[in-house]
Amino acid sequence: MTRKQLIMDSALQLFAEKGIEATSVQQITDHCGISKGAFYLSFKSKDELIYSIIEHFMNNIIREVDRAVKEGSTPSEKLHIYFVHTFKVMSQYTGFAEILMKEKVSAINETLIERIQYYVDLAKKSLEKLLFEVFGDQIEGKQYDLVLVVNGMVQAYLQNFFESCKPFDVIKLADSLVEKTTLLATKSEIVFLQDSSQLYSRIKNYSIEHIVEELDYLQQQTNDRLELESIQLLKEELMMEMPRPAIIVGLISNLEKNENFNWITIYLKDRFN
Amino acid sequence: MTRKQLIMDSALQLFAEKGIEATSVQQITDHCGISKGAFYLSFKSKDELIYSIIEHFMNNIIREVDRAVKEGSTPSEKLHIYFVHTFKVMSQYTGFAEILMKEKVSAINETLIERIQYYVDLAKKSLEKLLFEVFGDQIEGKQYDLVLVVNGMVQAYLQNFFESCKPFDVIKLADSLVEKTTLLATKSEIVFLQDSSQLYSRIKNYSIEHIVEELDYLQQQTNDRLELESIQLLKEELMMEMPRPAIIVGLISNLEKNENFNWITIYLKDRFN
DNA sequence: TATAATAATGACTAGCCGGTCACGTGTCAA
DNA sequence: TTGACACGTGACCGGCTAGTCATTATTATA
Repeated sequence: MTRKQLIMDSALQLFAEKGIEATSVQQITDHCGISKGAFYLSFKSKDELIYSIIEHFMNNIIREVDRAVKEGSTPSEKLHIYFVHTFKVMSQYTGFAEILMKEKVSAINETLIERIQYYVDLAKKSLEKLLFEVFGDQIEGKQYDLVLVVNGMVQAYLQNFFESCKPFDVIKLADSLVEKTTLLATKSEIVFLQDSSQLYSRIKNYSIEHIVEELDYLQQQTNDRLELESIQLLKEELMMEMPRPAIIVGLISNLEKNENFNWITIYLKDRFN
Repeated sequence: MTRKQLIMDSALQLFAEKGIEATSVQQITDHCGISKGAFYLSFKSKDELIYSIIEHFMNNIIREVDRAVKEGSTPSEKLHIYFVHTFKVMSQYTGFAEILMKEKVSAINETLIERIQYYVDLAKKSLEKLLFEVFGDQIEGKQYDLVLVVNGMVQAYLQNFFESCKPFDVIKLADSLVEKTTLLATKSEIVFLQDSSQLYSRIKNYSIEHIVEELDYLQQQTNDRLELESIQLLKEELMMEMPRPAIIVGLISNLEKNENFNWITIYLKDRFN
């Protein structure tokens, strides 16, 4: 295990126990038996550590649920898998999930919150797509309401899970959620959220300039030649008047192996696909 | 306005903006133009301030929704009122609601979290009672699931509200939630939460000794003769082998005017009624 | 083995925090 | 006018923090 991973592991554990703000860098370094100086050889600041943890786990969570869902053969099986794996992944990453539940927004740095929010929005997007696969056009117009409500139910059960700390019959919970979702999708008629902008607060706000800036930053994080070239070409393509989706999506696939790039690959894929 | 209220007002504002942990006592006193010393004439510590804010608003929120619901004539009207007033009260106490949403659990003192959790459980109890009024015995067995899910939906809409910061058509939202709740209450069959202890994490844990201790503490907070006597008698009654509910409920009504006593009056009323 | 290069250390800085307390300041009754 | 008293102040304390950097330890190279 690299020192970076070691630190992230220890930090995650302590953050989950006592909260991010309340855990000092000294405590983290004591916990993994290195010096304070060594910490700052791996991370520029405490914020960068938090940022890395968020990136790492958010990426994995979304990825793993997505991958599992893809393996379902029928749409309704996919919905079931979605619920099962959401809970499985969350209980696999207990430490991080606890931070997400407990810490929520608040104290921590504003840009970190934005990043979390952004991932939450991405997850909602995935759910929206899935719900259309399962229920088709009958949910047209009420999809935003549905996403919000289903997400809310999942959140509620997750919170309950982390408070009770007891083993969970995930299959039964998924059965129950599939039934509830189906009821709401097929029988409800009064819609509250009409507009996608009401549901997705952050996802649309990234300008091309912002993305290019982000790519500039990411370019400094890698030494891989293929990746460096891909980022360069991606920037050039994005700044053209009519970026060609095929090229963008193609270049993105060159970056998917490196998890540092994940959020931006997910974002660009969604935007140009 | 008393100095105490002045401080609580300023603090609430700053807490909502920047988070509880991130707001220093100095900033609070600067904001309301008093000295740091004066702060500690009103509150023993920063924690006591936070505690007071939680007590004050939690009490008011539960009370106001309860009062509004009682004025509904039919059960289904009551459900509608419940949703409407939950959102109205929350947007009336924007500052506090934001703290509740953002801060959630974490960083702050453990006993404060417990107290919030406790109020949340009380609110769930109220909702459970209401759902039985509306849907009768057909929800027997699935009431815990229902409470969790309905609560989750409300939470989700609240969060959405505080993120978007746009005006809300509360009536329409309530219509939508009544429909959704009705669907789930009447049509769902697969139940996940079977047991009340799975839903209410904290509410059952208060021993008589704990309550008597709390009353001892509260006794020092008042000078009113009726209140002092009532607390004394309440303590004696509670320590008897078979406390008589009628006497307890009667004594409680003597304490309801003073908001300091609220959480314990709500608790005892629920327990002995 | 000697030297250069790299990795790791922990004492240290500057700054913020909650909380205290000796010291004004203003207001009464004597 | 004097003294007693309560109210209010802000400099100060001890303790904590994130982050730095001169020093030391370790490894690689010649």
